[in-house]
Amino acid sequence: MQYVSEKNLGRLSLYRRLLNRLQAEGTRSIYSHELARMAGGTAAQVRRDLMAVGSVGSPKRGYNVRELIDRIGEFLDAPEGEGVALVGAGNLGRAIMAYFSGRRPKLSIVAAFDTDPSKVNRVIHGCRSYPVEEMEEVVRRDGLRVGIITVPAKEAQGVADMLVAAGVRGILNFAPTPLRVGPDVHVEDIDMTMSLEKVAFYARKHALEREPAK
Amino acid sequence: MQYVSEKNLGRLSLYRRLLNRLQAEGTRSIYSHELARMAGGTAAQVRRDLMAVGSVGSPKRGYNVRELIDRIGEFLDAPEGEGVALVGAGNLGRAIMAYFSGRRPKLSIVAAFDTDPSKVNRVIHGCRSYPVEEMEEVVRRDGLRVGIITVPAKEAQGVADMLVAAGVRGILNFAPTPLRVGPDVHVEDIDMTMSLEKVAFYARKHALEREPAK
DNA sequence: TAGATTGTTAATCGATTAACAATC
DNA sequence: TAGATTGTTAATCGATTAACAATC
Repeated sequence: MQYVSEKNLGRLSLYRRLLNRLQAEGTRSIYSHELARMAGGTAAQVRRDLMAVGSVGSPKRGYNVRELIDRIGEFLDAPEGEGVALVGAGNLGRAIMAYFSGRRPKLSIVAAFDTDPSKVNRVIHGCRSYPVEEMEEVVRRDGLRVGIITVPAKEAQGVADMLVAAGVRGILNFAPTPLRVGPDVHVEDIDMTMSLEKVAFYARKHALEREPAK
Repeated sequence: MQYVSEKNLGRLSLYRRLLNRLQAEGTRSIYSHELARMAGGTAAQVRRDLMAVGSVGSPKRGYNVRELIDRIGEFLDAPEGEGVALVGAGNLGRAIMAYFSGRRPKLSIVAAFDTDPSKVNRVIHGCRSYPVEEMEEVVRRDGLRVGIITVPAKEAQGVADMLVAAGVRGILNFAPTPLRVGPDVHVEDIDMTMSLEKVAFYARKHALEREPAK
């Protein structure tokens, strides 16, 4: 299995989703250019990405959909499944719990934490919530290696430190602030404010180009 | 004003937020390496990014915080402000409305749309909600150029087409599917499933490296 | 002045794209 | 076979990093 970059990895995740839809529709095989068209990339890129997971296509029939799904799964998924801890059961946190609820059996949020007494010791979207004081204990007990942070920016670094101390090695960070973690922890940021500002910038640019009246 | 890449743009957005915090704390000036440390980048990169918005620093005092905030604002923001339309007032959509509510006066969600009769003609987190049938009319009337899509994957493309037809030129897409739009429309994807799968992959990798028992 | 930082150019790096022999 | 696609290498592209004269 060769080196796979972070961008490769993201695209593999996308391909799998597209392939799952195709399989549900009864499609058995697919060519690189077809998958590229669906994913919004080039055929060469798709071939290179698929090569990385050891897939085998044939010039005549392209790639077997089921086999591709299996290969990507072997590469991406933990065979035994992966439990996720979510910290911050506010509006965004609860929406994310709802979003991931039942979507992937091998990757599901199994515990939520909050400081607000009204939000803990309950079941939210099928997930048990605990006071933050119990975080280290629960994360250790359940062997959770993945965390999601949906607390305000000011609290995010402290939460990250607690998660890492409890054994978490990957964090999906929704707090609009950079996190400092060690080299053995991976952080993925989802910065909605940054994304919206970028979109607004380009929207304005496109609108101005359209009517070049000065 | 020189060329600014998409990554540059995102970092400028982050710098501004960090600078706003510094200003609130009373900091007047800052060196590139200090800002780099906060943002998680290199000093040279910060200098190059700031150069792009025409900032002027001095070897003695570094950059003036207030001036930087102004320059980045002139570059990123629409002077008259920008209204945003959100389509899909489900769990995620409402959480996003709450998230952006009052956060940026110049970039705020001013209208939400949904097909569910129980979710329309109301005020959610300070934002009026309408039935989708009124989307084109409202978007045109208010001159909205930015849209946020938080509907299920199957409906996303149709919603995108409607938004673009009504005049939207930038879309923040939370639906886990690629959108096809013309070259004069910018799409930014926030794919939470992809991000979580990437985090899980690296978390597993780090955990396995830690205990190389085979 | 001496020393640290800025603005800017050159060198490096990595990912994407193009190209093409091998294959069905 | 002829034709389209795959697997894989070489060329291109763009962003990051390093370097350094100019500046305070």
